[in-house]
Amino acid sequence: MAAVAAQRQGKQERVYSILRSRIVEGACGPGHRLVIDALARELEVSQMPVREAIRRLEAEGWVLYTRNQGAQVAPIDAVSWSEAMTTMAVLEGYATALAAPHVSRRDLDRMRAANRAMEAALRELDVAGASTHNLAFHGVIHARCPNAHIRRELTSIQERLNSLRNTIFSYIPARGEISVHEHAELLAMLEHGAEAAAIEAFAREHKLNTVAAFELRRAGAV
Amino acid sequence: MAAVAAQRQGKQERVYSILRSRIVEGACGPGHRLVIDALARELEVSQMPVREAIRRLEAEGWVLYTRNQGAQVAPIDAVSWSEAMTTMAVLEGYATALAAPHVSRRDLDRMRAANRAMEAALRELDVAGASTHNLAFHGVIHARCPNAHIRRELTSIQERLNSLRNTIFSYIPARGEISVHEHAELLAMLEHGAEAAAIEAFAREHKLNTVAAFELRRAGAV
DNA sequence: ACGCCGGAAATCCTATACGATTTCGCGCCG
DNA sequence: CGGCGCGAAATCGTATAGGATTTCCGGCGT
Repeated sequence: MAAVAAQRQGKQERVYSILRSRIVEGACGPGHRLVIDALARELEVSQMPVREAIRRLEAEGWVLYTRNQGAQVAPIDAVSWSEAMTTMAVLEGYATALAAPHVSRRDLDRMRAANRAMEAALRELDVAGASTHNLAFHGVIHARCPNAHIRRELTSIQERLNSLRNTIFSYIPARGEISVHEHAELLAMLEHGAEAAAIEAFAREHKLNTVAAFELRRAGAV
Repeated sequence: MAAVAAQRQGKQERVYSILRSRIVEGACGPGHRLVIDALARELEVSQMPVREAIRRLEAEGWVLYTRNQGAQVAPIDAVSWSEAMTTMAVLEGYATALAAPHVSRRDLDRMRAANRAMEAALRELDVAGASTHNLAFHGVIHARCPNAHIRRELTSIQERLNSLRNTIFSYIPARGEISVHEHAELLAMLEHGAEAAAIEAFAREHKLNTVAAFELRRAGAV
């Protein structure tokens, strides 16, 4: 839990972290109402820090807010997940192409390690671990993207998606192994200095494939 | 001024609208401090609505906030403009390709009208008008993008860029005419049902060209 | 039995007050 | 004359209180 971190940072920060982690970790499901008074009593602060924390969560899309009615945890349905993931595919594709020239040999090593770790986790059916290593793999590239604005957008979308990543990954188990192979291929492209357009197309497809697999599985499940 | 609109919407909304329009219209330049007490007295409300309005502006990136120090209008330098514009190019390219099949004949008419109006405005050296019609042109496409997440991202970035659009347009005057031609070409592609990839590439380049022109001009001006 | 209405409870919104933190200027010392 | 420390002013952060709005439930009429 990262909820303990905020101490010399004001109550509002503390409340924000707590509520955020609760939402991300799924402690309170979609539609759950966030009542200011109740939270204030529970967290032993006044209503205002809670209020501001909730407004921040609203601005970042974690909760829906209605005037004179309060906030409730934003429902993340399958459609909005696909849409966010698609957006990410487009941006990450471009970001990967931009980052390619700035990826060092050390970076490649880190990515290879992450990919191996992901493969190992998959063999042990450790979905959460695999997901973490997957994030680490792409995180290396993100960090090398020279466009700060895209970096921010990527992390923002990523955080929102994270609240469901374990669910998704276990929903389409076969996708994990394919991802590992695609990662390897991407590594090769980066190492051999492939064309930017090719890198972008591949990185984009890599993520779009996940979306497609998810939607296929979902259509079948209905 | 859209500042009058908020009446039965709570003071906090009203304050938010006022401050936002001030920033967007450049009434208070970058670095300008937003002092809560002063604004509260000026707008005849207590400090709390002002406080929340400022936090909202912070979450949306309009102001920078430092704890125990207050907020100041976020400076929008040339680099961050280019970065945001580049992000927009990537997203809008994809959005245009996605929207293509959903663009009706009436939509095409609207776009043609907007492009003609833009051309006319340019002939009269009406930079602001040309910029507005340019927005209208792309707005038609945005509205037809089936991915709601991308639509939100686009409008969000667009709003941020708008605070400088007049400045930029007058900074690279020759770009306007070229834009009109590119718009016409894009219209042709949409009308003849060009491939998605081609549409995306062209729409992206259309915006990236603007970035390139701006950076070229800037490099020359230094 | 069903729908409408009024009041009470819950919750949110705003105002005011006070404590905490930072910043700036003044005086002091080297 | 310049650097340093201290104190006051400015500003922010949090708490508490009361007014406003919404929601919910029980009673009444049809």
